[in-house]
Amino acid sequence: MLRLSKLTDYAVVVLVQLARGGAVQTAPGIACATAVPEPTVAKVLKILAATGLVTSLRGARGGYRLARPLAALPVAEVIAAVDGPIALTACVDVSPVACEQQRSCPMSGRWLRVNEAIREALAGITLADMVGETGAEAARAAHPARLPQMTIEEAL
Amino acid sequence: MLRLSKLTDYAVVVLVQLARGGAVQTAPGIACATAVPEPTVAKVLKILAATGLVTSLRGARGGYRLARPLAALPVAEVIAAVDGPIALTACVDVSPVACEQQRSCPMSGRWLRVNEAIREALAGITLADMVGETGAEAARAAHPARLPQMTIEEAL
DNA sequence: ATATAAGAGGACCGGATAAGTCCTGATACT
DNA sequence: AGTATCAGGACTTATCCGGTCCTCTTATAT
Ligand code: SF4
Ligand code: SF4
Repeated sequence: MLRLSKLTDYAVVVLVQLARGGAVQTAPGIACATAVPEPTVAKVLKILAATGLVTSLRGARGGYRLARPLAALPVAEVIAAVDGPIALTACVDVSPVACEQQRSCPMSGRWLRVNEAIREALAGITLADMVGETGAEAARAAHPARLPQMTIEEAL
Repeated sequence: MLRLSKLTDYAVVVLVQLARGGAVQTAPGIACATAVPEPTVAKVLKILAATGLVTSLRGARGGYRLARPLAALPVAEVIAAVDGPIALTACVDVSPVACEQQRSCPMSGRWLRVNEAIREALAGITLADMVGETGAEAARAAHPARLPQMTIEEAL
């Protein structure tokens, strides 16, 4: 259903909790603050740390800290960090495994534009936009072309 | 990876083939024209017919025909037809199955904006935009705000 | 120095979901 | 009548994701 993975969803929740808690927080702490199972939180944090979205402090009194403020963290990056690069179809992906029909497919490469459109939409919304009301204007400012001309919203 | 299902991908391929072939075409015919396995093509066509994107003619000399020109067929509709409504997270979906953390989740409902952004991006691109060069301008016209301000394209 | 608290980095299993195949009917042309 | 074609499922298989756990390293505190 064009749904993003639960891990990604959790990643956002964790990041926001990390922001509102401030300072350094441990994985179990975040888990109990967000109602997300602790092992899963740990997993998410490790992924985020590996891609540099959060910084980790090891040892006693350790934990995690945001590497960047939420306002400088577009959703696209979180998704890319957890789920891998955004690639709607196989022929858009950079990975070696290409699509079977690559040859003799009239659509090969045609998805690029759609992919970019989504990537840009996702790059224009930061986590800060998602949490507060202040984000409403920010999102609108990033997309001034949100004119109600296309009314194909009944898309089932 | 925020990838759409293969069936959806095939659906687009089939629809385009249906357009360029013109007139009425049978499932096996489309299959051999697109290098997509025939049973799969049949399945896709049935789904598309059920949602009204193509019209079917039964009996001998029957087949499928486009219900609408490609120019009036946004990608969003194809995706919605095959994969179901676009719902990035569980709490955006209209289905009864809600997310576990719905309560006590600070993000509940916050995905709506992101979801809409994607839906609109997808609604603004028609299949006609994807196939021809003529589509390039059409897509650009639909999104005049594609200014290169956000340079977070290194999203892995 | 030792004990302890925390993350790093995998390996692992089970369940969900999608992909692909096939079968049995209904329908309309010839 | 006969045949070509779609309709609508049921079914099987493959793949991927979610979730759990184990062991090792690192750093603080006593
Ligand atoms: S080559 Fe064609 S069938 Fe393969 S992923 Fe690209 S668009 Fe889809
Ligand atoms: S944002 Fe929160 S409520 Fe919505 S699906 Fe994710 S965890 Fe569930």
